[in-house]
Amino acid sequence: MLQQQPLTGNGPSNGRGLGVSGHPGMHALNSVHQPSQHRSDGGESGLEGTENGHETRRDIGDILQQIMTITDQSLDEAQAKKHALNCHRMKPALFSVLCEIKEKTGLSMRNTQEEEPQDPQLVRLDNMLLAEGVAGPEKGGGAAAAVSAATSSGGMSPDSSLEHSDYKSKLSQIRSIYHTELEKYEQACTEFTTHVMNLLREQSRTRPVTPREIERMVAIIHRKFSSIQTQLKQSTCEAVMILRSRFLDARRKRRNFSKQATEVLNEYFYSHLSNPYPSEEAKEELAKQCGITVSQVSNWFGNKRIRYKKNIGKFQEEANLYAMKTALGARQGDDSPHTPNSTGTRRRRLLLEPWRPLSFLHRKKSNANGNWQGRASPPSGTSPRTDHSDNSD
DNA sequence: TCTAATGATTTTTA
DNA sequence: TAAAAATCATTAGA
Repeated sequence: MLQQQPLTGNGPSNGRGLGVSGHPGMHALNSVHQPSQHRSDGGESGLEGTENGHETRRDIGDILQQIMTITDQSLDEAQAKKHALNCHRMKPALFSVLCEIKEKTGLSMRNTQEEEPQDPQLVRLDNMLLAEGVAGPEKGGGAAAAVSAATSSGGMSPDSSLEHSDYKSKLSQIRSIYHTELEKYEQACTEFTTHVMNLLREQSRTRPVTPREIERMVAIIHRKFSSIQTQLKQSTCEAVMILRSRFLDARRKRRNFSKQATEVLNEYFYSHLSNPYPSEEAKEELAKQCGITVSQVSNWFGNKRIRYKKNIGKFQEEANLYAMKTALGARQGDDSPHTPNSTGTRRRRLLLEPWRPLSFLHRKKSNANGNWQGRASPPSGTSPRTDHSDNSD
């Protein structure tokens, strides 16, 4: 991504030996303009004691002085001074030393903050978007998952293909928005990074900016942009969740049962009015006959019991109607005990005895208010076809 | 548009 | 834990 190119003609000093100010890097400074390190006088070591050395030291002193005072000058003056310094023969060496000093002081402290572990929340969001089919290859996995979930919970009607395609189109809408936004962020991030890099490279001409520093800056920018991306991912996840909940919320997709199914259920209910609690087997049988799920049968009976109990009078007519039907069916059943019903499956043999609307009131299981508060479950194994005990009491 | 009916869900109860 | 009870959300008919 970022190439480690030396910003100046000289690389950093090798850091060996102590020079002026005790900094190892100054050795480089000394050596640059003193190709010959012979000390013919054999007196003071290093630069001191030589004419050349004195000159160089004055040079460095001058440069440092100029740098120190550059901020006190006017812009024009500083600009001119900057140019002069840039062209100074000592500039590359001085620059590398300053870079080194900077690296070894303030910047080295930041090293510990780098290499943050991957944000677990971001990982979670990524996984979710992938599972929902928003991120990654487009294949409608999320939609399929939602559909299968709905089907397994008994909330999907067979004519759900329309809703399914609706869900898919909405999901792909979310997907396209997500990808557009993501692309925008990535582009902005790249543009901004390039801009900052260019700026720093430009600045490196006048102040000590190392390639490593630029790299760090790039990492900081990427972190900032990635937090924006996290927000985008989060809001996308929320949108998918809302879409999913709407799609899966069966209450919004409620369809009335067919007339035939309601009849089958009512027949069972009124012919078992004394104990309208179908067993699991009975529920399965009813579910099969009605083309609904077992849980829907349970719901139906739950609703029916409570609504019947709350307003017996209102259901009187309906109850009488089914009692007639039951009686009629039973009479026919005398000739042929297992006459196939209208759905083509065999109907249970119904009872001859006329229906007694409030018979359950006199049962032990029920209380005086006419409810089935005893909550006696029907004996296990009873089914619409096998339970003949009801209506006879 | 209003309202009763109805299927589903949630909370409470025994 | 299943059923009762309360509630929600939608459908269908006037």
